[in-house]
Amino acid sequence: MKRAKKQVFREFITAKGLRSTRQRDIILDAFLSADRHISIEELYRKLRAKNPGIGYATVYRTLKLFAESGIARETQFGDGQTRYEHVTAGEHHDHLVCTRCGTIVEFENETIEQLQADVARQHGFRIDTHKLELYGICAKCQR
Amino acid sequence: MKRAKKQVFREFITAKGLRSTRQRDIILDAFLSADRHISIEELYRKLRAKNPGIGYATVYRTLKLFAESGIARETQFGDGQTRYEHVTAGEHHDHLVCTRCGTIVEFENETIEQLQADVARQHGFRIDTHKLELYGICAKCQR
DNA sequence: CCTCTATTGAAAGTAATTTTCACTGTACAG
DNA sequence: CTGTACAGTGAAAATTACTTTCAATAGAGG
Ligand SMILES: [Mn+2]
Ligand SMILES: [Mn+2]
Ligand SMILES: [Zn+2]
Ligand SMILES: [Zn+2]
Repeated sequence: MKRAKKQVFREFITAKGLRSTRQRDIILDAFLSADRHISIEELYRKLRAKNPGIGYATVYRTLKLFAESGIARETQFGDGQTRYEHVTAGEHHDHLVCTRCGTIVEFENETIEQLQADVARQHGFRIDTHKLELYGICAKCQR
Repeated sequence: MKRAKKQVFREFITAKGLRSTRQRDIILDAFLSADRHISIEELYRKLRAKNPGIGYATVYRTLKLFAESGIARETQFGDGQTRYEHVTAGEHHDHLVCTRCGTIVEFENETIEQLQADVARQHGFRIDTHKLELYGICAKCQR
């Protein structure tokens, strides 16, 4: 899975005429072994522990590349920071977000997806993406 | 409807021990007669035409109060600017957003709402709010 | 090796929003 | 009606998250 994503990114790099660099390898490793919804700040701190030399701007730039290559997706959960999550080709999911502890749970619901498509059709829209997030308090925080 | 919202805001102001000011009245009038999904920048420009004295910070502060009082809702449609939309008590809707021309269409779908509640229940979440936005190209822009 | 450029880190720049602060104005007590 | 306390205001500075600039560096192919 990690291997597959590394492969996808490598091919993306090549196809685009970009270069494989030490920094990109390090950031990719850190990203793939990090939480599924990580902020740049968090990833940066994680990286710096082992690799002091790496610049903030490089992390920003590299995560954009991950998104472009299809191995990551940018998300905004309303806390002011962009998060990047792991994406596996052909998969899609939405999110439950705990506004107390920040826990993010992923879910898939084909019926909802279908109804969204219906709504779009009724209004003549051609949908490219959508965002469905349910915000509340998770089971643990309710206790 | 406008009258009702003005009343709601007036009561909110009183209940909170805040003060009714010329600026708040002007901003409220402008907001209520503006587009249903207006950015602060847009509202500010609209205001300034008739009321030069009003400060940027006051518009920001006042719109937050509108949201707190329940007559407005903050929304983020991914264009980098916060928009405030009119809210009528007891009503809820979601959005279709045209990524080409910026058109925003509102819709309600009780079945989707129900399924969302089911998903939350399955995961033990107590949901406070949710966000469902469908992004794509509107009928007009497709032509 | 060499050369052509893509890439990098640090610092400066942006854009949206928030905070600070000295002054002003509202509302209620007297 | 005042007088006052303190909420509210505008302008400017600050903050935050992110992006761009730029001089130096380093992949990749020849
Ligand atoms: Mn996810
Ligand atoms: Mn709306
Ligand atoms: Zn929680
Ligand atoms: Zn359109």
